[in-house]
Amino acid sequence: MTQEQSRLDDSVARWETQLRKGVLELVILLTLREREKYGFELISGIAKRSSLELSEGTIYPLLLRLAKDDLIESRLAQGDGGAPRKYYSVTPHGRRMLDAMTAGWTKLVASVDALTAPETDR
Amino acid sequence: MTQEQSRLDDSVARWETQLRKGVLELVILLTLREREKYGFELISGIAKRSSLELSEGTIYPLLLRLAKDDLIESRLAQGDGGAPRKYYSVTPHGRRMLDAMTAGWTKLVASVDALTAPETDR
DNA sequence: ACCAATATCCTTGCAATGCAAATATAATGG
DNA sequence: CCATTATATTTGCATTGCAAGGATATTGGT
Repeated sequence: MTQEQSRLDDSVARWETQLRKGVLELVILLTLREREKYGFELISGIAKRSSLELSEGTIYPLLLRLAKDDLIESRLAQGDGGAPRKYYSVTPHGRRMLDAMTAGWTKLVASVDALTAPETDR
Repeated sequence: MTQEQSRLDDSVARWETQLRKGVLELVILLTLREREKYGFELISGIAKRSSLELSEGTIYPLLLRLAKDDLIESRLAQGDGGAPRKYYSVTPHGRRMLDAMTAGWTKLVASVDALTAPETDR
């Protein structure tokens, strides 16, 4: 039983990894929307405000990609102890993208909701 | 402007493709939950009940994978004209997985909701 | 008998993402 | 000077969605 259970847990974990694809970009833009933040601040802030746990290996490639696509931009600044921080903020283009992504997300949530409800007769 | 707009649209389309990853497995299991259905019926039924448009190239590999993982099973039956239909239904293991996936989905939606709300002071 | 149309299903290959693991850089304190 | 802490980067793999093309079975027209 324990083994079956752990196999199920592994499957769910793999699936949840897939489920996050795309969502994380939206999450980053949402989180940067109000004010600039640096990488570690993003990780801890998102963990505190939601049940999402991002790791560095996840967030830094993501931030680089968002910057390359001109959705966010960065500036370097000294922190207190440790390597200099890189503060990221949303560009105007990023805000337009954020609006489109929010719409797409809302539509997807509505679709799953509709399919969760009992099927109507035919 | 038109060119900028179409570039944005392309980006959004690519992103929405990523956003669907994982969700489609949940959608299939949800749709098969009440009664067995065959591939084409799934595509048209999902399109009718939601705003999701799946294509054959999307759904068949997915169905094969779900069957290989023992989340669904299939039986062959004749339809009226055309190739024989393959009816898919959810296995007991698939129902357990569906429960876990529904929980994971709900948690994700709640997380995005929480990050959409204005940031509270610190 | 043949061919076209229709309904259904399958396969291959590519582009994109999340993430573990390892590495790099800078400041501080002992 | 070394260890620790805080922060950022890179590499490579597993997995997915999907376009494109093809395969299979039945029916109807000629």
